[in-house]
Amino acid sequence: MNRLSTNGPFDLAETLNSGQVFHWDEIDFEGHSGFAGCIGNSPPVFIAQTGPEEIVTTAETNQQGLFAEATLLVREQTGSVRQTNPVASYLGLDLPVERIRATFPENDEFLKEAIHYCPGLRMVRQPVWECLATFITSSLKQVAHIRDISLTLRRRFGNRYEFAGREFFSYPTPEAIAAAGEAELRKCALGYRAKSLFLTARMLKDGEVDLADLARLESNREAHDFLCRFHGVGGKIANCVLLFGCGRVDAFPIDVWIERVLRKAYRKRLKGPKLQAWAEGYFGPFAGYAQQFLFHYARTGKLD
DNA sequence: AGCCAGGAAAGCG
DNA sequence: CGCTTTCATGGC
Repeated sequence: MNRLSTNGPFDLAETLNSGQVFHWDEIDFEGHSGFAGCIGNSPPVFIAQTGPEEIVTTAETNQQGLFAEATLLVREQTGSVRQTNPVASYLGLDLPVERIRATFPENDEFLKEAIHYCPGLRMVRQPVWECLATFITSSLKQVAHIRDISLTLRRRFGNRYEFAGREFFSYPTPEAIAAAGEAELRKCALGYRAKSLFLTARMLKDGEVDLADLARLESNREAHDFLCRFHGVGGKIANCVLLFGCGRVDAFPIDVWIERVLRKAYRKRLKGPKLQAWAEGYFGPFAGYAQQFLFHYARTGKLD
């Protein structure tokens, strides 16, 4: 088992259960209580928290052929592959937590409260495709149901693995989703989202669009517009993908919870693009990180 | 039973 | 353009 420092306060369980990812299973493994799941198409890994700033994982650092997706992601974002553990990259352990918090607006007592509620919350960095696909299936759904949909799609169209006496499934590739067809996807309780997921998968399978191009786009605006070309992707989901999949921590998704927070705690009556613009300006270069504290606090803590 | 859920596309005026 | 309706499904 590989021992990793988390580089600041970290809470594994809250991070994996804060609505950024929807497929990690709590299991016991080699005397540790932790989480197991797939990252991209690689075999499942196990992660457990062993201290306030320490985790252990079965994932090995920078091993050739392991976690091609995670390695590619790091290369795209940093221009080089550092000696990094794919799990550390996935969990955003390289983000400078203290420096990020220093950029948040001063005298914002509500945000301070939200951070104090769960200081170990991090932004994950998922493989872009599974992030995009999962959030396409998330529209107008509750977190628990998004989880169900993810599992159903994985079971039916993903790769099956065995680990610790259980079975795990990778997220199906665009090819697998496209091959399944819209009708089969509908049987996974997707409803009207089946069409969007199918069309998006087909565009990628046909090479009409390449998600690897996303990392090369300089501005958030360009990347945002790039994602909005997919059926079923509007402003909110595009921002989720930028934030949870592309490591663009300035992206600020506004969902019903965040809108509620901005209305109640910040007394903002603005709507749509105006509210979006205000939030991005107010919370600053790491607005997305602030958003995650607010979202988690509002959803699991006490709002109003 | 009725309402709401991490919205977006299509259809209006 | 900006506003309204429609789209499936499950949980409470």
